[in-house]
Amino acid sequence: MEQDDFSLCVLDNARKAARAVSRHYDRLARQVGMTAGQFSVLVAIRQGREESTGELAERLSMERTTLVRNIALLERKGLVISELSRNGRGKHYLLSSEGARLLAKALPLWRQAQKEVLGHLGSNEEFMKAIGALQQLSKL
Amino acid sequence: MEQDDFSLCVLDNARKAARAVSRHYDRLARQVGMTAGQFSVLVAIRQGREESTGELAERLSMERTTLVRNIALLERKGLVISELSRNGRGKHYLLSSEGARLLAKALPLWRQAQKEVLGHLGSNEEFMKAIGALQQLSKL
DNA sequence: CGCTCTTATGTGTATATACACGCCCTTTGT
DNA sequence: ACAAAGGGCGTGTATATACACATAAGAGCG
Repeated sequence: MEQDDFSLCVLDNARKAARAVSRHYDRLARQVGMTAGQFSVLVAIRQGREESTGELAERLSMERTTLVRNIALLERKGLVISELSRNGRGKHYLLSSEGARLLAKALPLWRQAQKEVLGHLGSNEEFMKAIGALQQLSKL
Repeated sequence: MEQDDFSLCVLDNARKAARAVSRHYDRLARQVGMTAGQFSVLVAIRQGREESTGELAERLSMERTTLVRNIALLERKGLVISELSRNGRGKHYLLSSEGARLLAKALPLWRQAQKEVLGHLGSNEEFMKAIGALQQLSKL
């Protein structure tokens, strides 16, 4: 009966995994002048219509104020446009044409990164097991 | 044959999981005035003897320069002491008595956090599956 | 109408992360 | 011995993350 086996520390393992995965995707995202996290936000904005900042943050499981700054950066780069919602409450976001163009350019790199992770994990089954585990942990 | 299913994006899922897990452990670590990441580094320093910064970073799967700043912070807080290695090459680190005391105070909180994650995942089997997946991804 | 309550957004501050770069000291080749 | 090479360390800069707090504006009520 092990006590305090830090190799089983969920924090350590989750952060190590996120660092490794982020470096992996970042290497490719850099080729089109963005970070992997920025790619994620652009994808989320393209998918969702008329979402407030809070709703978008919820969907990304991200702290709202973190998202505010990430999007502010994307606006400064001219990739995202914000609009006040008609009912006066809140803002929502959409891609600029430049943003859409850059996202299209990044998509093949994303597919490559996904494929490389799949190769690393060995099989589709392992891949899905990993995704499932990450999704469970995200709901903590 | 799905193309571009972003719910299967490893980056998104890994980062979401790390954010959720970090928030979980951070809430407890704050009770003793540290962050969860600082706890990890303290544990690593306590375990390893005579490790250079680079070796420690390697073991933590962390960028060396990231670790440099994390440890500098811990030194300013008086929790860690650095020493030049005798052979002139490199430094190594050890806990101050204050650091050891604080780490001891944090350990029960860590055990609680681990137990809560186990509860969330439902079973020991699920827990080990998640750890295994994270460790695989860390080796990317 | 004005007061309060709720909801939504943004800022201050601290920490974490990593790439590019520079510095210093040791080792090695001649 | 000295110059070149390499390893190890820290800094400059940019981004990411989140808690505490501040701000603003619609909604409901007397």
